[in-house]
Amino acid sequence: MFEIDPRSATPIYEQIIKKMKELCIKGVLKPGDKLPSVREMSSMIIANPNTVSKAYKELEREGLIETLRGRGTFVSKMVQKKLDEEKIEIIKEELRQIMIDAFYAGISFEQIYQWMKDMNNEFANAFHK
Amino acid sequence: MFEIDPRSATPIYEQIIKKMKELCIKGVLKPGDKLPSVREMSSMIIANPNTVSKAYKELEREGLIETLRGRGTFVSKMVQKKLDEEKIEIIKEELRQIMIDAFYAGISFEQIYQWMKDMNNEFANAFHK
Amino acid sequence: MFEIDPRSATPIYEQIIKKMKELCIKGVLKPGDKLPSVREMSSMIIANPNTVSKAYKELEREGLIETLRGRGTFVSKMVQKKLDEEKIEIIKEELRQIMIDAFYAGISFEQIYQWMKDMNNEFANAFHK
Amino acid sequence: MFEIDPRSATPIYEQIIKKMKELCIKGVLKPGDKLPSVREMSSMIIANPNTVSKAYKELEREGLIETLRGRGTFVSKMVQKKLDEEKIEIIKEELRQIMIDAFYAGISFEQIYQWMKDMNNEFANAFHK
DNA sequence: GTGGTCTAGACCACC
DNA sequence: GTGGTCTAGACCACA
Repeated sequence: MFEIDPRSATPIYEQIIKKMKELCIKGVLKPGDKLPSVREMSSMIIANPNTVSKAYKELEREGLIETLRGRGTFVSKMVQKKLDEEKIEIIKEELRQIMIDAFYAGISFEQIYQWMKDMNNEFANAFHK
Repeated sequence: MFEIDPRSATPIYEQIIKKMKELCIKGVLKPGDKLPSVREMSSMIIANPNTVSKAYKELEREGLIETLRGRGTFVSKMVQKKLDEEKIEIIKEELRQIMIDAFYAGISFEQIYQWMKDMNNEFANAFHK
Repeated sequence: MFEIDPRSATPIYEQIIKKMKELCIKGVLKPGDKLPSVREMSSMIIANPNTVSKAYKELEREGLIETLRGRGTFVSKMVQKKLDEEKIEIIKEELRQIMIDAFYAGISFEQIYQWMKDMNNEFANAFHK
Repeated sequence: MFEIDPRSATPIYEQIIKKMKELCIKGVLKPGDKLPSVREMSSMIIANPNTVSKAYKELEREGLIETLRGRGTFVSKMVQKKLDEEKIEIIKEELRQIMIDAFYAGISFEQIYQWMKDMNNEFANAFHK
């Protein structure tokens, strides 16, 4: 399904969240699709079940997935996209840091813009609606 | 000089690093400028000298500043800017995450691009050279 | 595991780094081996956990070890061994100083060469490959 | 005469000592030669007179130079070369560290040996007597 | 005055 | 359990 890097500085549960979001945005995972159970997932990516559970709980809290008692976990149909001012400020601040890091890494403005366009394509042009 | 948020999830020493980079890229701090001493800075931002020291050490490792024994710490000339493939991949991956988060926060592609242009201006058009 | 001299002029954290490198090069520590935890090591060598942590961090930065979140620290596979020009110059300069000091200490050229060969044997002929 | 690097991790006074020893061993400075005064030297290499003084004192303690009251400082005629067991052990230990660092930097055994021979030539074959 | 090292002890996130 | 961060306070070498 995807791979996680236990050596990475970002926590494993966060890596799972990110990967799941990516799969959803790319359309690999569609609304209504059933996710692997916590146990299945934990053996697939070689992680502690508690860690997977934590990721699923957070994804559920964010509304991306839903748990149906006894049936399993599914990709949620409702894509909320609430405009949370606080969240937007955080993202803007993160973007600022990326720009600064990119400058020090010698990356050009155009390169970043190109990457963004590529990613938008990759995401099936999820933006622009 | 700048402010630190001790409640933030990002460690104080990282906040210092980010702020310093920003001051440098904006031209507020110029090559050769003397930084506040570890003790001065620690009292300015109300943090432990060790925490400031950790930030300074990391900035030195990255080549942004240099310390002259017994004299203090100074903004370096930054001759490097070597293209580190690994670093570039990390930045690209971070950008990807930003894009994903932005999508879920309901931010438009154009909005992100506008922010990028604004930041480039703010950074005295450090890019493009 | 090894001993540290708290009276030595070389910092404890550097002594740890050196000893660990030596254990690795001698084959006592093999890739994948788990290192003592920071707390274990600190009680073993009677030093502060922070000091051990500093040594581990530096070893990780150099790529000799890697930490798996919440699981511990392990000897890494060491795929790198990239030829860093700057690093090589530093080593050459250090060698020059050794030669000068050896001359003033009355040590012969042959003696140094013999020591080098002995060490190479001790290191399981790590060189020459 | 020579240059010192205020950014280096090795103290300035030690850098001076090393450079002086190197000049002596290379034959640039010969027994009886007059050294620049502390003030001259400090302005030449842009360092604090106290720092130069500290270096001169240490060199005098080691017997490499001599101060004649009111006349100045001169390269000493007596090259002692006392076989100090403790000093020899220290040098051997330093050599061991160099070998370890060289291994991790990917430098070959032959390369080190070649450097040693080159340096010996540079030192006017000071060794081999 | 400067930064570098170390200790003791605390709290936290992650697994 | 693991390592990561932070504080308070100490001592030292260097310039």
